[in-house]
Amino acid sequence: MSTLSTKADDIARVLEDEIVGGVIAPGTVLRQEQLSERFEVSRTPVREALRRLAALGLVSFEPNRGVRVRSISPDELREAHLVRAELEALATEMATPRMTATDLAALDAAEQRFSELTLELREQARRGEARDSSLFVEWMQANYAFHDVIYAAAAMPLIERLAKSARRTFIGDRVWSARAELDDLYAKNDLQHRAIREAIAAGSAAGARLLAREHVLSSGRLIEIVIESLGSGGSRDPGWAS
Amino acid sequence: MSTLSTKADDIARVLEDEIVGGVIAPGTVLRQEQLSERFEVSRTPVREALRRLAALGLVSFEPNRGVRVRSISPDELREAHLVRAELEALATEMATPRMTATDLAALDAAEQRFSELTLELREQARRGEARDSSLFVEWMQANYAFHDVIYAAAAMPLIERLAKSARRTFIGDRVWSARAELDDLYAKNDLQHRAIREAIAAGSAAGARLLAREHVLSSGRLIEIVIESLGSGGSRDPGWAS
DNA sequence: CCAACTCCTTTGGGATCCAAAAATAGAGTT
DNA sequence: AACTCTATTTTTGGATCCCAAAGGAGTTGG
Repeated sequence: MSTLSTKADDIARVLEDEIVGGVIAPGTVLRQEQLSERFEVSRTPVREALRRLAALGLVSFEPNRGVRVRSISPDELREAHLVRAELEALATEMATPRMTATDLAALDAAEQRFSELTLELREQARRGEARDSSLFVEWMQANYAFHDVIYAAAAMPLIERLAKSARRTFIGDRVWSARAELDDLYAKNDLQHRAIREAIAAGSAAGARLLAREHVLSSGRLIEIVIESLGSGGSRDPGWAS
Repeated sequence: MSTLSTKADDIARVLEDEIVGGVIAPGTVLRQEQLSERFEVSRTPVREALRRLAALGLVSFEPNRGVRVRSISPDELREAHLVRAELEALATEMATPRMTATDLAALDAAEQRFSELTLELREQARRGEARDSSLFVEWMQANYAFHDVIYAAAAMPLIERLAKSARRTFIGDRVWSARAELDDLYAKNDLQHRAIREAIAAGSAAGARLLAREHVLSSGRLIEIVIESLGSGGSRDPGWAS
């Protein structure tokens, strides 16, 4: 076959994306036969892929009962943000003295795009429109893109791996209400990105570090609030079992 | 079979321990058939176990060529310590206000044991004896035990998982020279534990945090020096490939 | 309403088998 | 002897078939 990857790896990557991206909702049970049918392979590589996902913590194995997509409890979410705040702070600190002009330009572009999307999102919220989750996803990805530039410059693969694995969309098929009350939070997020960018440009590693930390923490609070306001909106899924 | 675990999981755990503990040297190629023979199972669960190890980063899959135990490059080692320093700092900060009297007693006991082993180690170095790697392993484990108390009190499972997965012994079958030049570094390590313990007892979260950070960083430097002095001592293994 | 006893689905795992890719050995050539 | 090119052996990735046992779900009897 292809010498670059095994089927198990391919399948794992696809499923990983789908889980992280919220295409597969938390709580879903993944049937081996079903997956092997979908990917047109036998159960063998499917199970290997599932093992991988389990090791990454995306899915939980319940012996003799199957695997189910893990959902994140509020506590886990909070902890994940605390961790990411520290890691991001470190990465940003290390990245600052290493940023080339090209890196800075890339950071700028990412910031620009994020800014635009933020504006759009706020606009939408102001108009009272809800449930355009695709815009939110785009916004989220633009956010990731900004941080990815920093990770790349930091040249710390371990941090990059950890931070990226912490990215979960928590969306599923839920409604992403672009509520007006969150307006200033969205705005704040954008401003923080700008501040980080400027601190990096100014060569202040310590400043960038602090800003990055605060940014992740406050964006964590934003997510928490959104989730919370979502929870009261009612969802028929079992919540965060296991 | 047992409803609590699958064979793949059992195998993965055993191998994980052996790799982390240095029983299986970095660079070793793991043959599927050989493993299935050893664990008296077929190749199927073995491969699932290997997938898990790969996802944990302990082993690298090279398609059609097999899996080999990853070895850590100096860069990776450095990064791992930087990361662990931040995580440990956070965990210690969070743990401080949550420490019960029981926790503190446990911390004390662990510190005590660590202190004794440190003394022994220094004694041995002073007498010029080398190559007692088992003592070093014990010392290392006592060190882990100390930190484990803190993790437990912090109640942050994610951090605990990450930090524990960063524990690699780098020993293999190499000689752990208890060199006299390292004497003050060993001593420093012990003193730092004591300082952390006291900061926690005093309820100073910020102080404990700083101390924990410094401790991990300086112990990282210790490891680096040991590794370095080991490298010049000559080792016939391929080094840190991949 | 609850317990026991079916039946069905799905999983964990073994056994065989095969194609393809690596590694290895063996030429044969210069 | 050094170098290529081919043939043979390992070993992996994967398919297929198989089976025991665990968990449910439904059914019946109390």
